[in-house]
Amino acid sequence: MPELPEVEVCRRGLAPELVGALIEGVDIRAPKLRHEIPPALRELLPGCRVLAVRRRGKYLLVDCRRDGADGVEGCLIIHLGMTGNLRLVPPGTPPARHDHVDLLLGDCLLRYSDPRRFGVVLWQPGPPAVAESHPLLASQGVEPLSDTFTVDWLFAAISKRGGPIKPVLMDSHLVVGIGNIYASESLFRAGISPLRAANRISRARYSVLVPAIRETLSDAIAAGGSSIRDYVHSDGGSGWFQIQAGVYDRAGQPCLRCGGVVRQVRQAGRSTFYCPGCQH
DNA sequence: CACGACTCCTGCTGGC
DNA sequence: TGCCAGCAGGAGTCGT
Repeated sequence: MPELPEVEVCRRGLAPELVGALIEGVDIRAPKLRHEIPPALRELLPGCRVLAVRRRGKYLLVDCRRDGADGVEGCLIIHLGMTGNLRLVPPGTPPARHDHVDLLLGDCLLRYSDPRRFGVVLWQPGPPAVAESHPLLASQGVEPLSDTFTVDWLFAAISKRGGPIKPVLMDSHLVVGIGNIYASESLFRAGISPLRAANRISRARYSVLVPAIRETLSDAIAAGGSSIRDYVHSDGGSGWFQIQAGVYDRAGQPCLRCGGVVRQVRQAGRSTFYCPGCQH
């Protein structure tokens, strides 16, 4: 389940292989994921070179340009949804059931696979700066690993939020990249109950939460970073790397910090895990 | 505006 | 052993 760290690791793994590469062909085998995959990609992408591989929230942005009279310029917007992944495989590797899109890069194939098809593959024409004006990206919130994500900012932004803190942290229009797993883990690290109303948490406690979020995400990136090469080049295996979860998916098991029992509740339709002993 | 419910989809798990 | 209900979840959209 890709959250910000997984997408960032994916980006770091792909960038060295993709930047400068010439796109020779495109194979689209699924008509739609969450949205229709633009059929025009078949004409637009061949002949383009990859200029950069960026990340905005959980979206990957692949800037492309084809020089010449018909100069094509645009950005491939990719979201991995719940179960998506991007891998580099040898050309000619037969596609499996959920391998929906291939980009032929000459000496390798960039393959997008997504069993549940919650992902996104879209195209935003124009120079790289324009990509972020795409409706899906324009409404994205603050990057939690950027300098903008400060205690003051979060404390102010959250002042109107009377609901429980955990779903608020997962609101990508506020802060991007914090999904269900890292929301639970960050709150555990900070010792804050996921049930507590966001605007009933003191500034002092946000000064603990902000670095807890940063560290949770950074640690996960570091954990994944050690296996980037294997990940990007692997053509098998299910998965995303794991962080050592303190509470996530540990309902009924002893809390690693206090020995209490980890509890599971539902918030906004999602499972939340926390330790009632450590988190208040 | 804030917030929860619903929705998309498929694969895995657990209960009988 | 097999079947099926239920769950998993990112995030847009809609209704309250």
